[in-house]
Amino acid sequence: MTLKFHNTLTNQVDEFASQNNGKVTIYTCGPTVYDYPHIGNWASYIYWDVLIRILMANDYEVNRVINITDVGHLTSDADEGEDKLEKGAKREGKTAWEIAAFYTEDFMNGMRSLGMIMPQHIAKATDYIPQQLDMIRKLKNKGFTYRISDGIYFETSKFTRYADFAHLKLGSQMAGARVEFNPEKHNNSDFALWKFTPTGEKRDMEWATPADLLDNNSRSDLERSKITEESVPKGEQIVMGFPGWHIECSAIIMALLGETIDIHTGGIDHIPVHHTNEIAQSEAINNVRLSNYWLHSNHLKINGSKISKSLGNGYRLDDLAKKGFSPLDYRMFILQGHYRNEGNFTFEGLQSAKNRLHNWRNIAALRHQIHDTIQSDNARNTNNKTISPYATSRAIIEAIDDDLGTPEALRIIDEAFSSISNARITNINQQALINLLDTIDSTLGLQLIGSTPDISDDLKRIIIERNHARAQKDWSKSDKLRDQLLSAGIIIRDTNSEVIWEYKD
RNA sequence: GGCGCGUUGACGGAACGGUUACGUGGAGCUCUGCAAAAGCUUAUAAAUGGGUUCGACUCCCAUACGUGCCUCCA
Repeated sequence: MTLKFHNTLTNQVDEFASQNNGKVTIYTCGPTVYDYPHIGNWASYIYWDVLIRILMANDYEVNRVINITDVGHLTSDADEGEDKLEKGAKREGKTAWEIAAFYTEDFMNGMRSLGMIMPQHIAKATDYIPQQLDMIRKLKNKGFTYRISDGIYFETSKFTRYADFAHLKLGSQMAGARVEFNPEKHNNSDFALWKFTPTGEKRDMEWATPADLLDNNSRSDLERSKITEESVPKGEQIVMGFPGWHIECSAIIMALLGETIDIHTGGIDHIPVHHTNEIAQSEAINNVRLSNYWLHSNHLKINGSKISKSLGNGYRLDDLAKKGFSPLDYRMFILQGHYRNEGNFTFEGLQSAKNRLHNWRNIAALRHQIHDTIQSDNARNTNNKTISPYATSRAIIEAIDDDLGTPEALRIIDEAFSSISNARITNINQQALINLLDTIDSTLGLQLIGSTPDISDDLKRIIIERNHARAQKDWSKSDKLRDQLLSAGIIIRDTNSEVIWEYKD
């Protein structure tokens, strides 16, 4: 059983090996908290949640960071335009801090509703301003930065591997002329590490720029300045500013996980700009690889066209809820596809996933209807051909081990469930079923056990009464009791030998 | 202009050079007190045209259509 992931670094499926035996450090680029996430955003977090779960299933101790971008993400990655947070604040008549707090909370609620495992660290960019400034200082001292009128920039031409990660062709790339050219930048691919607040403006989020970062000469004396306003020499104007988008990830990784991490995840759109820049910043300073494995999820389309916040066509979890679909229905929908394939969202597809999940829940509910004793379980184990829980659990984990093969895992589960549902209930080993459900829940996070409570004693009594009525061929009483159960949300199936209840919804 | 991806049955969606994916939905049959469920059966599946091969949905080339990145966006 080996874990394998497609690694953007090598462009192939690599066997996974962590730096420290049994431990994994992992960083996921998190949301920019200026608006509600759409379902495409959630798709990738669902896949990364499965990644965490399969690492845990392989007995790794996971140390994971998700960052919250609450400052500095401009409306354009080319370092033009407005800060998204400040823009959101204007839109809603709040401060940028209020906007960040509100949407951060919303994000966390979404994580919970989708059944995600919470990361060990949720790191807000604004909590790591000193660390970001410190990185900029290090870059400056190594000669990777320059200052122009609106900020401090990273000089990409000095990082010779810059184009390698994304296989960029920097020369021909800009031929489309869609990009605004900042004439002060040395290279088009150069990006802002620190932006200055424009003169006369007051931002909700801004910090004093340390004086030593402002001069154009590199200083080797790191101790010379502290990140306080006092560091600005008397008589000089304090220049306020804020971090560029990319530096936060490098700084947070360094602060919480170290110079080299095991796995870095994000969407494919991050490859050419954000992750390329992260690598440049971090590796320019540390001279070691930033991450050994880079996993990127493909995008989800909606009805065949791309989702874009700027186009405003993205459904949110709320929109699905209004049409009667739960977050876990959506989770099932996403797990049906592979994270590296482009998905296409339709409500038909979501309905199909919802039905599948519902059927799975009714299999899970069978565990309440089996009354095994330990002895009888042991007796059954010897000739129980209906379910081999150990083999099935193993097969599920192996499927996911292989580059997060969730569609294959679902197929295996369907096979196992279909043999369970074909079996007579007395032939199902209760503990085996529970173990299997547990494997499914722990690897796929579908909460089969949590979402399938036993029915009440009252309902059980009605079922028994109905069984008596049927035995006496009192069909009218039997049917009446069946209707009663139905109105309580319970469907009754009479098989040849037994009576099984299922959830209606 | 540069770089890339996709095209599988009603819908979603996998694997694999030679075997029924699987799920959801439709139709028919069996079973059944009725129903439900289940089982079985079923619908011209691989965009098109070439090539490689004993054999291709699976590899190669071309064409068509769609789509992504090179602004924002997972």
